[in-house]
Amino acid sequence: MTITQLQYVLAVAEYKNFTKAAERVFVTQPTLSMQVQKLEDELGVKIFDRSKKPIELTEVGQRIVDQAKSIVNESNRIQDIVDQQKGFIGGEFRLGIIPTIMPTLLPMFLQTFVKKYPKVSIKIQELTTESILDKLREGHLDAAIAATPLSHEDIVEKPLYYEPFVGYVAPQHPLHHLKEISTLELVPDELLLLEDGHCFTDNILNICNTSHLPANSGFNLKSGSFETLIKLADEGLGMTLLPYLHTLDLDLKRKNNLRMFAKPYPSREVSIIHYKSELRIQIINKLHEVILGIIKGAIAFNDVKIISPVKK
Amino acid sequence: MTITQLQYVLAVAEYKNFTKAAERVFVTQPTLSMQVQKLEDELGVKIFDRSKKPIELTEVGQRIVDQAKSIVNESNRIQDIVDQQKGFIGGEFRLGIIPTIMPTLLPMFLQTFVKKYPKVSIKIQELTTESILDKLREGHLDAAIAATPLSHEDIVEKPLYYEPFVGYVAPQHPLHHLKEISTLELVPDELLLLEDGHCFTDNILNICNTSHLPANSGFNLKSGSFETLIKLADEGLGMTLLPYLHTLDLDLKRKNNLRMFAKPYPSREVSIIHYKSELRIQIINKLHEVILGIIKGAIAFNDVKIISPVKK
DNA sequence: TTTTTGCATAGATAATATCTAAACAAAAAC
DNA sequence: GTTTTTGTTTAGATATTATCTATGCAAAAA
Repeated sequence: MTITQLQYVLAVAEYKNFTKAAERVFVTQPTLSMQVQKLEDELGVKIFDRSKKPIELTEVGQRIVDQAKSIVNESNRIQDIVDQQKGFIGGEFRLGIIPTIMPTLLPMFLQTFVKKYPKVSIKIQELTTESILDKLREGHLDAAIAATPLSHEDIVEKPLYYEPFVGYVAPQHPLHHLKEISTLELVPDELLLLEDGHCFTDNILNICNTSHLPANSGFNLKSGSFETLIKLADEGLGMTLLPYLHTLDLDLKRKNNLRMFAKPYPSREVSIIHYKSELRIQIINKLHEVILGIIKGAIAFNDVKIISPVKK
Repeated sequence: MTITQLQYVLAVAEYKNFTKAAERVFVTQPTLSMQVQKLEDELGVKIFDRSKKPIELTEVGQRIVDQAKSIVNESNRIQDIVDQQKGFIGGEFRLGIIPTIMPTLLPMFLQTFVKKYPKVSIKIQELTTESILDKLREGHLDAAIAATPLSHEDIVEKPLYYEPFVGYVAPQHPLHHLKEISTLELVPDELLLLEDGHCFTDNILNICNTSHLPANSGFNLKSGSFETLIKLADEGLGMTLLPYLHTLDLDLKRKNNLRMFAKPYPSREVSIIHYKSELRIQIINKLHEVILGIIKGAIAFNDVKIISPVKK
């Protein structure tokens, strides 16, 4: 049994297709086929049920794949150990960011980071929280930035900052005349929220002290971008909530529709998260450091009271 | 990087000697030498400092070895998974037992076990608790039977039974006239105990409510066998404590020197223990089952009140 | 010094991972 | 109901590499 064979098995398990898996691991399909067979022969069990289309894992196959993931993961950490010893911070680093954080946070730290660690080739993907979790577990991402807490026991969360929500209330809305809104005044069913999977939704719902999902009333809409939400609010379809950083580039007219919340400000926790295996942990830590530093700067520049960086 | 290379590294790390390590892994010394070098080249670091005699691990080397242990361990579990699937209970199984449990417990279950699982080739070693822990961690033992609790976080303990202690008090001893002894009457410094590493010692000391080791008074002796302790007690050098099962084969004259303790009986917990990785867990569970069954039988045969089997 | 111990190197050999080409099986398309 | 397509296995050739024996070499022990 070799680590290579296990990697081949993982590739097939993932793509459910020998040909595609072979491409992924940069060998020809017969090579991959033979190595998988060899491992199956050695163990004396079939890992894949090739009679099904697409290929399925057998019962043992699934357990072997789970174990193989662990082995391959642990193997990769050897290189990490060496890199750490050498003080080498480099290589490809895959970072996921949820859409509602991407446009505001990324421009703040990206340049600083690539300048400071030029050997790191950072690949950024905009992904929903759900697919971020999948990809972290599958090893397709090294880390991600998302709204937390997610409370997944295999995912480690390292908070970066707390970003308050600001209410966006169009003139025709009953709450428009208020100077400050209390969280208690919010009616979940009448809020315009982002679509599922952006995690922002769950976060708002927590604020409203509802553990249930909002009922499917005519007013409850879910959109993919804040721009849409704002326009819907302008049309009088309800109020919405915006993360503070997003309110900075609104035009003057719309800024008049913003309403702060009464203390304590409802806010979302934004964290850098990674799989518990701590693969590439040096780079993750450096990224954490850089972002924390940037956030501290951003506060001084904007409004000290709004974004609270995490104390170290 | 291959699993084989990691195994070679582990062998060298253990023996601190390429030649001996080569024997252990059944290859010639040059083969092992080259593979270790190859891995070092691939990683770009030296794992071993060959200038020292005997060879030493470098700083990274130590970390790599730790990681390699984890990888090799996880790799071995693949075969376990397959065996479990096939319902195959077999192969070499290495069990350690501490000296004070060996002579009484082993004859009770060994025959039943080998009869029930003929494909398991069980290799039993009498070892001190300390070396059992080392060997479980090093992977040189699959499981062991010892007095617990040991409270090592990487070792899992599965209790088998509770065996009470009986006092052995020679006629010239002040406590000889008592019918029952209270634990409070014991003076740790005047007890005759087994030598260190048999774990029995720690167990008795716990009973006496002393967390400190006994002072080195003239009376404090430590022996390796109960036979010696009994003879020393006969000579009037103090009293000793015997596990219940050991008192069964004493001659009549000596049985008169036995004194039960007042309730609650001081007792030792005897457990089957294994490394947290759960390697060969099927066989461990079967062994656990067999011993539990035997113990239940033994109670009926002897004295129901004395040995309490663990409730399932 | 001489001997011993112990790892590294060199060249030969056996094992094996990978490749290309072809066969084969089962869906999908016509 | 063929034909085409898709996708896997098998076969034979080739390149890689793990291992072996024999030897060299350095440091410690005698």
